[in-house]
Amino acid sequence: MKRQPRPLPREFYDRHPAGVARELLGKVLVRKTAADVLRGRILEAEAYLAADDPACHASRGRTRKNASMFGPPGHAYVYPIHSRFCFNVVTEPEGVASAVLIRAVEPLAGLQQMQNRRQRQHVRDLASGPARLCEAFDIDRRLDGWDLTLGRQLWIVDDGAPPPLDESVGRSSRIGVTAAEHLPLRFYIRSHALVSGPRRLRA
DNA sequence: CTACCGATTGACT
DNA sequence: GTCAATCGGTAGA
Repeated sequence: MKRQPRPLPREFYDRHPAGVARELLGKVLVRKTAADVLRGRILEAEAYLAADDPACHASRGRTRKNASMFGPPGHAYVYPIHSRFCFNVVTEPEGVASAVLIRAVEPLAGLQQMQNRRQRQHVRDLASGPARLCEAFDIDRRLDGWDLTLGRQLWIVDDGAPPPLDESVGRSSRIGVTAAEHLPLRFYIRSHALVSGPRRLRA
């Protein structure tokens, strides 16, 4: 029986969020609950910077909501928006508040459970979009601050699949942000049907 | 306490 | 393509 890949180590996350966002493409998000194991390949991620980035939730200092972003790298930052949730991984050393938002994954395992949670049948509707992904993977505020290196409940692995080549990785401005619109901090698998966002940013 | 608003989504033209 | 629902977090009185 094949050994399960280990969670990405803390060092993976301990660097600039743009590098983490790019390197997370092709990695596999794993969610284990009492009942299910869900897996999805990361297709799209956005970096939020600790400095000179007004779109970053930490740009105006520490609050109760963004506290986990100021914590050590390799933990989750889960926040609510519009009655939904978005999932980030915390990057850079403790005290440096930066993160990477996971915007879309390709469902690999647990499709049935995702369909049930999302109340949608089509794969396109399961985990394309940050809040859809959270609903499909049963991620909410309970997992804010969760340590992603433990290999329990929620973590990320390299399953050995070849990483995407540079020419297959697209880069664009971040979706939905009203501040710092020009920064090209969104990374995604080019032409993958399950990437979220408007068509003009997908090519 | 009230007022405002968003790293969204789904329904609709 | 457009648009409104929705509510926790934050700022300000």
